[in-house]
Amino acid sequence: MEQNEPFRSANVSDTVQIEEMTLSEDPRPRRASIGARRNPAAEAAIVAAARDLLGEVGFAGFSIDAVARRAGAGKPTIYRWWPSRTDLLVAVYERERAARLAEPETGALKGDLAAHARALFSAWRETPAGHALRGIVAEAQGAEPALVLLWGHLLPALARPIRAMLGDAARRGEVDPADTEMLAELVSGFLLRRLLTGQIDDDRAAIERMSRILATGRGRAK
Amino acid sequence: MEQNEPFRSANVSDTVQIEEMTLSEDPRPRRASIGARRNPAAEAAIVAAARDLLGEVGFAGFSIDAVARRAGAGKPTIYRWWPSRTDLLVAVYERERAARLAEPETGALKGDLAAHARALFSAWRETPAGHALRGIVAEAQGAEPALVLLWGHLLPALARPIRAMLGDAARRGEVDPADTEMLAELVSGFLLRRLLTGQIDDDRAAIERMSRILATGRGRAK
Amino acid sequence: MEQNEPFRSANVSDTVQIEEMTLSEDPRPRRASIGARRNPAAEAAIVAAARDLLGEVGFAGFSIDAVARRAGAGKPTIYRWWPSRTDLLVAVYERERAARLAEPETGALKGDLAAHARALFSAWRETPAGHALRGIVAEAQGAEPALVLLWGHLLPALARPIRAMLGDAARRGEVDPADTEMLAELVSGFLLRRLLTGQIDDDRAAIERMSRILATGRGRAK
Amino acid sequence: MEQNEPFRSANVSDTVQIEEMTLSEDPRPRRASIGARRNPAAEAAIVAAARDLLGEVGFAGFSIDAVARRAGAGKPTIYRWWPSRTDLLVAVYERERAARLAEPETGALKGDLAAHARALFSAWRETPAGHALRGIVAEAQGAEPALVLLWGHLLPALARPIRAMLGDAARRGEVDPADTEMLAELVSGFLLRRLLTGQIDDDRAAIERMSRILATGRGRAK
DNA sequence: ATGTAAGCGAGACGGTACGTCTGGTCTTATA
DNA sequence: TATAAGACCAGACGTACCGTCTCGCTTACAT
Repeated sequence: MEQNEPFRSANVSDTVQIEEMTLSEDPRPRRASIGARRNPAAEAAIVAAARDLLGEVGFAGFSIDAVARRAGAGKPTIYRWWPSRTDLLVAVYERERAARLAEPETGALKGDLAAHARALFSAWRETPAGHALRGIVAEAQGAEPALVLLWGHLLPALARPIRAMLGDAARRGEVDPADTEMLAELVSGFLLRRLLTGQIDDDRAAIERMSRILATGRGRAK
Repeated sequence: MEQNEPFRSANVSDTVQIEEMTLSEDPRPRRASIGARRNPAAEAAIVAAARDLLGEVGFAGFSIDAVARRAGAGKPTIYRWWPSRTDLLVAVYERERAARLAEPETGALKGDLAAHARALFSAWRETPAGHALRGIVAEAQGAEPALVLLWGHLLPALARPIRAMLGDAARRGEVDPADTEMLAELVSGFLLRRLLTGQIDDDRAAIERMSRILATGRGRAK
Repeated sequence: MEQNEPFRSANVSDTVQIEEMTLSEDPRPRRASIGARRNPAAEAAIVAAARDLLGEVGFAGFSIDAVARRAGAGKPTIYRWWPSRTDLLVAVYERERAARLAEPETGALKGDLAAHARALFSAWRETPAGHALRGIVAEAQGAEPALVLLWGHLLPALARPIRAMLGDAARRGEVDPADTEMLAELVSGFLLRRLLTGQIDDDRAAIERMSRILATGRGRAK
Repeated sequence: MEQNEPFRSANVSDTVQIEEMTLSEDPRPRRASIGARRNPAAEAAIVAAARDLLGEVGFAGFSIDAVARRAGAGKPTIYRWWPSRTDLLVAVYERERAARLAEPETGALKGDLAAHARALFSAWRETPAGHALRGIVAEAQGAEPALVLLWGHLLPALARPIRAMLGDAARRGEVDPADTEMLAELVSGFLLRRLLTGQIDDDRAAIERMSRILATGRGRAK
C-alpha cells in the first residue's frame, strides 16, 4: 500500500492504522496450491461456502464475491473451475441431490408420484438444493447458457425418476405409453411451479390430488 | 428466447403519442412537470422504454438506468412510481396483456384449453409480455416482495381464465368440481414451465396432448 | 395519484394505503397566498426555517429541499425571492447581524479592535450567522455570483466598522491614513481565517496580540 | 477565478507517461490491474484527471464521476484510495505544491514576505493548486473531517515557510519572538482571504504594503 | 536435481447498476 | 398574481458485484 507514493499525504480517515497493527498473527491458514493440479480442499471449501451461503441468505445475497470471502478463496480460483455463477449453483445442487431418495416402488403409479413429490419437497425445504435450483431458474431468464443448462440438463434430470415411474406404470398397463412424456412434463411443471412460488410445504392434500388426477385419470363428474 | 420477431409495435391508441409528437421538432424535449400531479407523458414514455428494452435485449440488460436513459427520464421519477424493478416489469406485463384474447368458447374443455394455451404462447412470443413475466419470476427467486406479488397476484390472474373454463366444464358435467383447482394449477404449471425454458413455439402436438390428458382424462392403456 | 392509469396494478409496496387514510385532517394550516403581493408570513417562515436548520446541522445538510420541507413552503416560492441558495444564506446572515454590537468607542484603536473581534466571535458562536457566512464562503468557491456577492458586498460590510475605527484612529494620529485599507484587510483576514477553521472560541490572548500588533505597531525586538 | 491561462501542463517527469504510451495504439487501453497492489498508472491517471478538471472548470464541476470518466477509471478505484472528494483535492494540491518555490533569503523580513506571497499567488494562478485549496476550504465548511485536515495539516503546512522566515527575522532581532506566531497567522490570513475571494493577481502594491506593515511595524503617523 | 508449469490466495482494475439526494424549473389549483 | 404542492430532468453520491488481470507463492512433474 505504500509503494511509489511520494506525495500520498495524511488521509482524512487514517486513524485506522493502529488497529491494523494488532493483526499480526493470521487466523486463516492460507490454503496454498498443491502443485499443478486442482486442490480438492479448495474445491470443497468453495462449494461448502456456496452451500452455506445459500442456506443462510438464499439466492439473494449469493454472489461470487461473498463465496470467495467466505471460502477464503481467490475469485479466479472460482472462475477457473466454475466459469459462471450458474455453474457454481449447479455444483451445489448436484452435491445436495446426491443424498438421494430411494425410489419408492409402491407398485402403483399414484403412490409412487405422491411419495416422490413429498420426498422432493422435503429435500428442497431442508437443504439448500431448493435455493440452488431457484437461483438457476432465475439466471436462466437472463442468460442463454443457463437456459440451455436448465432445460437440456437439469430439468431432464429432474424428470428422469418420474419418467421411470411412468415407464413402469406403462409396462403394468396403468398408462398409455404415448402419454408418459407429457405426464412427466405435467408432474415436473407442478413441482417447479410450487418451488418457484415457495409453496413446498408438506401439502399432502394437494400432492394426493395431483397424483390421483395424473395417475388414475379423472373420469367424468358423476 | 429465440423469437427474434421484434414484437408488435406501438398501438394506435397508445398514450405515447403525445411524447412522440413533441419529439418531432426537438430531439430532447425535456418533458417538464405538468404541475403537482403525475405526468402521463412521462409514465407512458417510461413504460414504453421498458417495453422496448425488454423486446430488444430481454430481461438481461433490463436495468432502471437503461430505461431512464432511453425514456429521457430521471431515475427518481421512475422510482417514485415504480419503487422496484419488479413493479416496472409488472406494469409492462399488464399493459401488454390488455390486448387480450377473446375467450374461445368452443363448447368443450379440451378445445378451450388448447386454444387458450396457443393464444398465450403466441402473445408471449410476439410481445415483451413473455420477457416481462420471465423477469418477474427471476426477481421473485431473490426478493420476497416480488414473490408475494407473483403468487398472490400474477399467477392467480394467469390462472383465472383457465379456472373459468374449468368452471364451465364442471357445470356441463365434463369435470368433477373438486378437481378444478388442481387442474388449473396443472395447466398453469405447464404454461409456466414452457415459458421459463423458452419453449413457447407453436408446438400443437404437445398442446393437444396436454389438453386431452387434462380435459378428458387419460383412460387406462388399451 | 390515480388519474389516467387504467393498468396500474397492485404495487409491491402497496401496504401503505391503510395508514395514508388516517391522514384525513391536515395538521399544517397551509399558509395560502394573500393576493398579488409577497406574503410576509411565508418569507418569515422560510428565513426562520433556514436559520434553524443552519443552527441545528450547520451548512452540511442545508438544502433548499430541507428548508422548504421545514417551512412548509414550496420550492418555487423560495426561488422566487432568493434565486439561489447563497441568497438565502445571505438573508439569514443579515437578519442575524441586525442584532448588532454597539460600537465600542474606547478611544483607543487597540481596545476597539479587540472589543470588536470578541463581539463578532461571540455572535458567530451564538447565532447561526457564523454558519451562514461559512456557507456563503463555501459556495463562493464554486459559483461566480456567490463570489461577487462575497467580496463585493459581504466582506466590505464586514470590514466597514473596522475601517471606521481605523479612520477614527487616523484622525487621532494613531495610524497613517495610507495604511488603513490594508490594516482593515489584515483584520478581516484574521477574523475570516478563524471563522473558516472553526476557531472562534473566546481566545483573549490571541485577540489581544492581534490588536496590539496591528494597532500600535510592533517595534523591534528589545 | 479569472485566470484562464490553462496552467502548466504535465511535467516531463510525470508518472502519467506510462499510460500515455499505451494510448498510442489503443484509444482506450483499459488499464488493468497489475496484481494485488496499487497500480501507479491508475493513481497517476486519476490525479492527473482531477488536476486537469480543476484547471478547466474549477471546483464547480469537480465531481468524482467526472474524474472517473476523464481518467478512464472506475469510481470504486477512486474511492478505494481517496475515500472522499477532499482527499483527492488534497492529493492534487500536494502534487502541485511539489514544484516548490526556492526560499527567497533576501536577508530582510519584508522582502522575504513579499517574495513569498508573490510566488504563492503566482503558483495559485498558474496551477490548479489554488482551485484545489479553495475546494478544500469549501468542503471544510460542511464536513468535519475536511475541517480537521484543513487546520491540522494544510494550513500549518502553508504557514511553515512563513514561520521559518519569521524565526530567522527574530534571530536577526527584527522581530520579537513572542510575536512570530501571530504574525504568521496574520500573513496566512492575508493569503487565504485573497485566495478565497479570487484576488490573487500580482498586486505588487498591496503585497508591498502588507509586508511593510507586518515586517517593519508601522510607526505612528507622522 | 532442477526447471517449468499450473494451481493458489489476494486484491486491484474498469465497468455497470443500484437506490437516494439535491438542484433548479415547471405547472396546476387555490386564494 | 402569489402561494403550497409536488412532479419533472439531470446528474452526483457512495456501494456492491461483475469478470479479468497480475502478482508472489507453493508444489508436482518432466526433464
